[in-house]
Amino acid sequence: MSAQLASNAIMFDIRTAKRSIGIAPTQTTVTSIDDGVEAMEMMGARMTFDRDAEIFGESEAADFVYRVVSGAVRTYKLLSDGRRQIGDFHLAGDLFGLEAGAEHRLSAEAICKTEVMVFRRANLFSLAARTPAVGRALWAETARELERAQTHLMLLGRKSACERVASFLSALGEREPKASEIALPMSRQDMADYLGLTIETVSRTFTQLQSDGVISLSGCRRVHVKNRGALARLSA
Amino acid sequence: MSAQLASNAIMFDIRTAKRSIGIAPTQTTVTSIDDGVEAMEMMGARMTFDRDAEIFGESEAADFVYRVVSGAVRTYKLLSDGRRQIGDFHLAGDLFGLEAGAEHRLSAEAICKTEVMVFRRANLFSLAARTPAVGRALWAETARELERAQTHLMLLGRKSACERVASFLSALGEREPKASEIALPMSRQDMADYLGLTIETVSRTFTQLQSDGVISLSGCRRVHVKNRGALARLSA
DNA sequence: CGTATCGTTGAAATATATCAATCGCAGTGG
DNA sequence: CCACTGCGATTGATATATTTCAACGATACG
Repeated sequence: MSAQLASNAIMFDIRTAKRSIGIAPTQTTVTSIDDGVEAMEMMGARMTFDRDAEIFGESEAADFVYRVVSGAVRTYKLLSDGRRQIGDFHLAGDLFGLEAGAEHRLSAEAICKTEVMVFRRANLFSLAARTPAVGRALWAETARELERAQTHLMLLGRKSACERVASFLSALGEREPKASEIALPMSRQDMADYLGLTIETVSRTFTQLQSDGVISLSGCRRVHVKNRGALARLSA
Repeated sequence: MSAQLASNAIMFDIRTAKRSIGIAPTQTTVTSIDDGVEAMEMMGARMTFDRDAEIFGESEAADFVYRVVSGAVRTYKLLSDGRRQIGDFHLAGDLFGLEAGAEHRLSAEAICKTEVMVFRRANLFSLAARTPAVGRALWAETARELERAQTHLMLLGRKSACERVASFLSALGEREPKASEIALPMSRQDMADYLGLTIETVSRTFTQLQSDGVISLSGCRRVHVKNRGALARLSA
């Protein structure tokens, strides 16, 4: 694994630790020394992965849960002949690799140099067993993933190439509602494998959206959304 | 809602009630009178829905969880112009309509005359708050749904029409590993909207699989799998 | 037994894929 | 600093899988 284990995190406040795995800190309070110990165990180690480095593989033991600190991650499945379907992209702040079962059901790779925090699943589980709020937060996270997958199903099953690209850009744009400039950490191939298209079709669609005045490209990894409304309408 | 509320269930054993919502009965035991009361509340009312009757709609309050007793259910999303993507089919024994959040994110309809058991979500939640095993079972159920969705994404994004139909039949066939006869409760349109195809393509693929000797059709709702291996191979 | 709905088949249209060539930028070494 | 190199992106021409449009057939239902 082409990753380097960085120094352990230095935070000590349990609320910070819990926020760092996506659990609202107001929902739990420090009530005992055990919780303090738990907090230390919960705090993730930081790791960095190079571009295209594997973070975990499909059907590997899911002993860790990850949170993107910086960079971007793709999760995907492969068919035996190499066809790839990307399930989701995970950007800064996103959790990934959380499984209810013992094994990962998708593989995960860093899209670019990526820093993540790593949490022991066993610690989350034991914490959840004692703190109902934590258990519910884990469930809610899986439910969020499911919701995204269901939206993705609609995109793949029933939308045209143009609608897929527009939906994708719209969704990315909504992560920064103020900014109209979208940075694309992923390649055209990654987008194609996420959208169920080929690179050529993705590329052609970008240039068409550009000539229609909906977006403008400044280098292939930087999109300026000139007409957010049009993009939303094209998303169907 | 074209459904009739049947007489309340008559079971009283809490283990039966818990098994009926998909929680391994061995993991919990009756320890108090409260549990007994809980069991009564848990036990679902039986309801029947006519063909094409709506069970719940997208973004409706998710106050109930359902289990198919007999018949079949489709869950789906619609685009504003009427395009439909079916998320999943639920057959006898399957749970559906379970949400971590307050609202349903898909609509559900009976495919044929269908009997379901209905459970109050609030009861499940309060039980889960006290019984970690129940909470984990709910999470596991959502995780199962997510896993199915991820497989479905692969199908829609990267498989050919023939591979989609073969995958679909294979998966249905695996529900009855012994029997080689598959009953299709759903129409060609339902299959098309599940597989991201048109009815014509589904129909043509069926006839092609038949002329290739992989399946044989006895009436359009009954498929005899003549060559399970070939079907699996065609599923990619 | 008639009628409506669903499924099948055919022919033509089209969106997207495939194959192939060129472009352009980022990194590298002279 | 500039040319060289290589990979990713774009563009073009062509192929093709699937859709669309249309007619016909079968099946279930009243």
